[in-house]
Amino acid sequence: MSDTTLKKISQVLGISISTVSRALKDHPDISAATKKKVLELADTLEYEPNATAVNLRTKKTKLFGLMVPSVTNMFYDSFISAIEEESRKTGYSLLILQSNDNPEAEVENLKLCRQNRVSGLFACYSFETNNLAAFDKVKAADIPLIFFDKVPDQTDYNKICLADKEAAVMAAEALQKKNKKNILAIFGSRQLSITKRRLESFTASFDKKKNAALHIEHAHSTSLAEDITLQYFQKLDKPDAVFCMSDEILMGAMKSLMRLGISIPGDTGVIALSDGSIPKLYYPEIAFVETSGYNLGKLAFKRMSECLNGDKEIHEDLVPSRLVEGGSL
Amino acid sequence: MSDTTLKKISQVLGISISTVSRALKDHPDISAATKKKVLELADTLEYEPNATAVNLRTKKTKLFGLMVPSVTNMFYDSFISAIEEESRKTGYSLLILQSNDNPEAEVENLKLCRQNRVSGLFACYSFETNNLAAFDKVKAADIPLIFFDKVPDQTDYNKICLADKEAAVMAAEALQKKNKKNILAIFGSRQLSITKRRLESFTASFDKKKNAALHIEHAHSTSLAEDITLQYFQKLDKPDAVFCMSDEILMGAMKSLMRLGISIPGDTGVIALSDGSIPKLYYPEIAFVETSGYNLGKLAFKRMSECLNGDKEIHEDLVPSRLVEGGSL
DNA sequence: ATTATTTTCGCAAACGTTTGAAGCAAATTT
DNA sequence: AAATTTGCTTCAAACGTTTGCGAAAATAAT
Repeated sequence: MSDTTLKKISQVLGISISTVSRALKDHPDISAATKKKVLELADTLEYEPNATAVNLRTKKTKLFGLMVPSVTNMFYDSFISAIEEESRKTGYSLLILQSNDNPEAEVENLKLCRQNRVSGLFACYSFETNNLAAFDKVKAADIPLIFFDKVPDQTDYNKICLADKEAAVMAAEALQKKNKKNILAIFGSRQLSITKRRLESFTASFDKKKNAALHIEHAHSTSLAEDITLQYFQKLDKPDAVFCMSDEILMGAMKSLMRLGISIPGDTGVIALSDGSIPKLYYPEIAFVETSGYNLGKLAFKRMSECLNGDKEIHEDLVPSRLVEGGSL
Repeated sequence: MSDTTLKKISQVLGISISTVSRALKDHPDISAATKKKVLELADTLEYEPNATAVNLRTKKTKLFGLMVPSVTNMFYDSFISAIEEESRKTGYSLLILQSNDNPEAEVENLKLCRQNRVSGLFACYSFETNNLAAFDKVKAADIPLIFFDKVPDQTDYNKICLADKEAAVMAAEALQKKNKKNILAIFGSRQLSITKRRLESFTASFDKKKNAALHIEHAHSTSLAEDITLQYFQKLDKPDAVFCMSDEILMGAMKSLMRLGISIPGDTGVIALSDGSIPKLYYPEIAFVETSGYNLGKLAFKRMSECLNGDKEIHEDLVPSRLVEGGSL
């Protein structure tokens, strides 16, 4: 039974509850003899401290909230994975919440976080929401809030982002180094700030003198990326390289390339921004600039720890990228 | 501030705590007038009930534990996603735990579940653990336990599994219908019961008279599946079909097929057991027998609800499969 | 006007911990 | 021998709710 409480132990042993409590946490006040007795009984009775009682008494919970748009997304998975690892190390548990890019679910989730008195919250900024009020409520409740990946523009929030600009530049440079002249570049939804950043620095870093043709397209879904790619490679003047801003886009593009029997890197080169799991599915493996959800998670957690230690400053941190060659360029 | 409590509201309004509590939950004892007052003040003070206090008092938590080997796995993701959706609908939250196939992390996680007094636990049986003692502890604590996907052999646990046998048979029949005669069939780790079930019914359902050659192989990882496939397709007598027991295996097999330029379905057919996300990456899309983590999750949650409603019976439920044609056979 | 009934509310205990302060022996110092 | 210290233990309050029960006030029935 898990209905073993301090009280029960104390009654069996004929000592007070407080003594039991202190004995269990190895308090110096308690004699070795009683400590031993208590520990042993607690063991045989399979005592487990009641977390809710502890939380209530100490006004702290060893609990983090973590809200993602969707859990069925490799990027967020690896983020979650990183947070979970670190959380467990430090004795915290994770409350996972999905917003499904749905504003109502989002405020519902945030309410849950407040009710559960989470010690901190990692959240993604669902772009359908231009309503930060619900987030401000958690801030007002003194819950450290860290936005990751998709973050609001406002400056008064902690943010951990991928080094989008840097990554886009690395991809652009890799393409130029290979002397690509006719590039299909597929980006995500226009309204995402992440798209804007990547798009800007990508285009900007092309050397005008080398006048490569850049075909900029936007796809908000895998299948749209597939269509776009199909279209471009059915033309006579086929691109000699494809740049994909994300895994979702890469998946679509690759499907069309496979369909048309385009050989990589013979007929065309491919490079993507990705965390790597998708690029490694293909042969040759697709070159990618790593945008690691895992590293993002590690950094976010680090920032959270600092916040928990009383750091009230507002930071915006970036996770560095690196180019992973894959034989596709 | 989230430090608004019933007490505070009661003081401001000059009424008792219990009245406030009852007013907030629309108790018939309370007059409409005071209800209105209370509701309004609670609103402006942004009152949120303290979940830990509620839990302590009611001895219930609106919290489920969910332990998976790893969160970076599309199958488990869709499972998690399903559970999360249903949980939120019913006002529950989700504690996510990763075991990483590590027995120590597993017992640690189970302890966390007990300490947090979760109302129920969904768990995967990490095959490295032949130690069910930790699970028995949560059962002893009267926490409904539902194993999913990988489950122990013992009969005294609730289990929700994929209809492995059925699925394997469907795949075998699909292969025979296409008259495949030289089949490479790659299965997962031998020690997994899931492998045993799939392997048995797969082989058994082949019609002996048609004497198709079956090459049974085992791969516990993607890269091993890749190697095996490479090996078989470098022979003169190439298989005319590949069967992959899981997504991990499919990914490896496909990589080698791409590498060798084997055309699908021209040179060889491919079929897999999968939840579908991976097969849809390729062109043509790979035929698969659906083993949906999402449906598994929905069913597991249904079972959990029953348990919570006092159903003490032990069930073993199966999620039905269906064949999804994909142009790869 | 008295009793009975309903409506509305408050008291107080309980859930299982933690923790400052106080109690009380025995041991040590003056 | 009195005073102080030390070592161990207990008391009691508090965290924020929920809830059975009783009480007062308002309404209805006699």
